[in-house]
Amino acid sequence: MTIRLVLADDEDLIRGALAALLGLEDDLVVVGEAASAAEAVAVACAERPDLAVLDLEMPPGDGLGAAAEIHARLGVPVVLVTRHARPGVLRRALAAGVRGFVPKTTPAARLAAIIREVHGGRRYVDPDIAAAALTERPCPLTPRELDVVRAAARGAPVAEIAAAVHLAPGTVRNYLSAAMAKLGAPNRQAAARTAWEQGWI
Amino acid sequence: MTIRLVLADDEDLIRGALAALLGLEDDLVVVGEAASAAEAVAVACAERPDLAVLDLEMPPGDGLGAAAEIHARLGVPVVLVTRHARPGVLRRALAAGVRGFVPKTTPAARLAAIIREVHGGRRYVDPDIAAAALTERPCPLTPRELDVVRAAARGAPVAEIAAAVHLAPGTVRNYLSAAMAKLGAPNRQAAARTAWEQGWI
DNA sequence: CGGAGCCGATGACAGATGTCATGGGTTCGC
DNA sequence: GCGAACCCATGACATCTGTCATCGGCTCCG
Repeated sequence: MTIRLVLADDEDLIRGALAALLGLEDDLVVVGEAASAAEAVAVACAERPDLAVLDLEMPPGDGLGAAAEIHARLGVPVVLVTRHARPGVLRRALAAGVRGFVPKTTPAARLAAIIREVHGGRRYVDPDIAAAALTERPCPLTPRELDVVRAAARGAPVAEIAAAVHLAPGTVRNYLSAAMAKLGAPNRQAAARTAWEQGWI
Repeated sequence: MTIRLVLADDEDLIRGALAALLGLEDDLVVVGEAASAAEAVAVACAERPDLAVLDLEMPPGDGLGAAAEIHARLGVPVVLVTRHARPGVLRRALAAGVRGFVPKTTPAARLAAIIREVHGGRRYVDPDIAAAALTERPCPLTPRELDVVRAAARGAPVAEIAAAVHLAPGTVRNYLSAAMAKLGAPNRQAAARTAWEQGWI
């Protein structure tokens, strides 16, 4: 009884290495590979695997949408692999139906076991991130504040942010000010950094 | 005739996957693994491998120092693997004696061949990065300007930067202004981003 | 209904930031 | 010796940013 896998990661070297790692297991076989979120969905539809292993960071866009789509349309369980394991992202991943959440700090030897567990109907979530997600304060920012902070993340001036979010410059500064106060950040860069680290943006 | 390798990457999953990938080759054997730059040097000294494969991004510090040390002290050729292949970093890597420079966008199947080439005394440099490095403008920033831009990269206020670099606040602003003018950046965040993307900081 | 919270905006103000001119110090190469 | 380039600093100025008070409109809940 082999488990048929689809594997997606935008970095060829990593994807190939993971394929080699999983190929060492007698009961795992990689039947399809993809280098982007869109391609991952297409390959999954074509191959109808028993399980999909997706990297979360696959520009453009993230693997979360692909994970949700693969789970919703095909009923295929998804294991997400991520470099930056942020609490908020775990929350959204679980909401999207993801069955496994594995940071890249996980020992390589455990990945196959995790895949078997998820294939067997169980879930796997990295204990550290789970703890962080359970103890975290919920995001204190309003949707609009999140928009503005997101737009401010690249260090753009207020006028640019205002244009991007279709708001008056003064309103943007108000939202930024509110977000900085809520996050205890001295400036918008720090606020954006904090929000990102928590997985809120 | 097998090639004995030491492999270093801070992410366990990636390191293990790369080990699996390389282990598929009959003539390659991974004799030591490390999860940090310092550990990489120690393991290399203990194992005296034929070649070392190091990830460039290994906080704290980067793999460049470890690569230079392994090359200088042991005469072991080093292949650097990196996620963000920036022209300036390639320049510094070659100056440090690195023999192979491989971005993670390289197809996995080629890594073994690259290792054999480097072990055979040749060099390997990713063609795209090499082209970028050859056509790039040289860094226009003075050493002091680089210091200040580096300190400004995290979005710290001027006073903090001044304290970190032991300069008067006004001087910091002058350096930042000069750097922004040279890089064509509208503010210091953009300047820091540009400098980073070019591999100058 | 009334309050609370979010949304969008304005105006005023202090402080931070970016620009410019200018100065004196050093080192280096011609 | 002289100019060029870098280093460090100051002062003045315009702009940007962050804070605060205040406004009206909206929705949702008790």
